[in-house]
Amino acid sequence: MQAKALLKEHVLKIASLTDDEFDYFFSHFKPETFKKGQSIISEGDAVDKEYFVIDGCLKAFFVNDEVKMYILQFAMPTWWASDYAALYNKTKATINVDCVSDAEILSLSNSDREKICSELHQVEHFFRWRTNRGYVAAQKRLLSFMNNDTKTRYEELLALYPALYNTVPKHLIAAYLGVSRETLSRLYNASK
Amino acid sequence: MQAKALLKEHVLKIASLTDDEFDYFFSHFKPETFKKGQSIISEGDAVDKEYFVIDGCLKAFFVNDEVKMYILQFAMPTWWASDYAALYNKTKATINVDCVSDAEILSLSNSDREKICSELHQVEHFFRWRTNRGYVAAQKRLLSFMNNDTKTRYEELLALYPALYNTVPKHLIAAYLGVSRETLSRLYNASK
DNA sequence: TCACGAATGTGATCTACATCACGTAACCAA
DNA sequence: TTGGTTACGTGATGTAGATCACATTCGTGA
Repeated sequence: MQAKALLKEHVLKIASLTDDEFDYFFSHFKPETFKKGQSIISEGDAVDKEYFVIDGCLKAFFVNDEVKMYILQFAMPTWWASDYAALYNKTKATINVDCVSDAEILSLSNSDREKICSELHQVEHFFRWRTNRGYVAAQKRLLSFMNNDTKTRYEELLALYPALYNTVPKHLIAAYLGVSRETLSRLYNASK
Repeated sequence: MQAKALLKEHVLKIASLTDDEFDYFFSHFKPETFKKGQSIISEGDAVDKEYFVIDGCLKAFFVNDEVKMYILQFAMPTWWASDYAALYNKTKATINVDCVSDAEILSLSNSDREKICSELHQVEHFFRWRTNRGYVAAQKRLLSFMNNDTKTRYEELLALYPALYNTVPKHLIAAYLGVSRETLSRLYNASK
């Protein structure tokens, strides 16, 4: 699907915008393409954009001690990604974003988002809704972390992102679940 | 401080509202008081309000198997609490909210929030900002869960809620950290 | 098409934390 | 005051998952 059509469908589910208003909204987005493995945000960068995924898959992750990687979120088409802590607080990135596969995305700068949010009430409404969903999802994941064992979380992940199962390397799935790749391997080989 | 003044100070940091607009905004809130231990939202309830804490302390928590309790959030003055998943999706509560201490709060119904958000752009702006903060905090906590050991998370908690240290029972702190009360006890007795 | 690094599987240990069990101290309510 | 519930401390033991070590397979670029 065309980038514009995909974003339009996504936004109009929540916000009532005329065609002209949507066109104006859309004019602030910039299409970008990235290759598999390419980095979009690196730790230490100044962050001034967020990204809407049209095609492909991104991952937002944190790296500890230059060694262990923890994936906060996979971003599939119609999902948004950035280092929001850095974006909103205007601090340097502590989170990395890069491409699990070749990706086609739309970028939106922080200042443009704030501008169109203040210009169009419905756009602000849309972004409130979007962040709400993220908040609820993050809380749910937090609970799952505290409450469920790794196997259950593995099954939840496959339910949430069925497309991931055969698309992304297992060690990334382990990094999302917060377990070692060895444990993950034993887990799904044992459960057969 | 008066409830109205506290809310006003909190909101005006983000939103530009005239006195009349704030008065109108405030007219949708309803003051309520609760006793220590009293329940505000119970699992299975229909949820139609969120709560702004004026005084005291609430906890939002999940109970598994009628046995283990996990605390999602403590809510101190100027913090908000509810079961947001239930509130936004209009489903039954899966999360409980109750009072760690006697509490004075302001309640706001879901429909009133949506109404004033659509009536006053600045109010919508405020709630977008508020949820953003919650989202970023939830992500940060998620990362801390994956990355840090219990001792580090214990120290983070004390930094985040210094007032909690001597106010709330240790087993609630354990429930926030996601460890058993025994482990927590050994932990801070060992580190002396 | 070959080769080399990345991804994956699997065994052997090690460890943080859960769980069970029990004792003591603090806090209300009659 | 007293009796009972709730909070807290601490030992003994069990276990999920980390870590280390190495073998195997896969994928991608020259």
